[in-house]
Amino acid sequence: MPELPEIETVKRTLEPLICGTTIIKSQIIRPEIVAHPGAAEFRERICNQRIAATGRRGKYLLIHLDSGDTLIAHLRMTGRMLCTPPEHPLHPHTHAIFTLDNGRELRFADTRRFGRLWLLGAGESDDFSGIHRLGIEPFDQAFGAAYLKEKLSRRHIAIKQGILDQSVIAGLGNIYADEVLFAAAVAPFRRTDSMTDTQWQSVAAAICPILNSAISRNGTTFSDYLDGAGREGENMPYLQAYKRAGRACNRCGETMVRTKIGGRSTFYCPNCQK
DNA sequence: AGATGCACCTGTATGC
DNA sequence: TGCATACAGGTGCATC
Repeated sequence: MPELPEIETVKRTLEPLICGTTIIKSQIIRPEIVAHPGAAEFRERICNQRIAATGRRGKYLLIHLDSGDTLIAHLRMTGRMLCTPPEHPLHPHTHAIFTLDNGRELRFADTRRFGRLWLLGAGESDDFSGIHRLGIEPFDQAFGAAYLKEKLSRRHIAIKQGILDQSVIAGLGNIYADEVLFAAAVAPFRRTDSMTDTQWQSVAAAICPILNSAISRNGTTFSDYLDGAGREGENMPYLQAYKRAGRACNRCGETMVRTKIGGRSTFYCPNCQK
């Protein structure tokens, strides 16, 4: 599922449902989805903690607790974190349930079981979740064409792989990488060491508008993704590149093409993306 | 060091 | 119908 716009939507939709509540019971149904600390310690330590705020870093969802502990979640491909009334039917791959003192449940479900949870203590250094390796947030003021060029222009990789590299820029995934390169009119296989300054400008300038318009539509759902309240995203019909192979390019009319870059399905216009 | 490919899982779609 | 294969929003690790 979830790239930056989807996690941001989960963060925003969970916020009013869980902030200020206390976790009065926690069940870990599948211990292996807890990456740190051990599942038993995780379950015990999170109990009786009050939820202070929700946050996001790259594609990581953060739930800050009053004690200074942070519940970190990564939903990977098919994960969901949602707050529901307890009578709501259980997703068949529900791996953790946190009962809140407002009568609702915060549930983590993930069909493919790639998703992970971490509980980080106040002041504990995080060398394991992957957050420490993340690059800049796209909405950071320091992000721009100069940053991207500096980080990528000496590497010999396709630009699509460059903007998918979470240690360069945090939050883009397979859908929005294709959308960004379509908007920038840059071919996804263009090598980062052959990009012009104009192309660096176009790519950098496309990123925030693409992410913001997806956020404004609550993200993109094509199969599994739901927000924190269990609603689908509405951005799918607005995609210009992803999944559009065989259809006319919305800019020039040429037939859109699908290929593979770095093992990932990639959609682009062979005429107007250079 | 940097680039590439595969492993981790389950579910769905497609073709024979 | 049954079976084999390919593919899916992500990341980490082994290997060259």
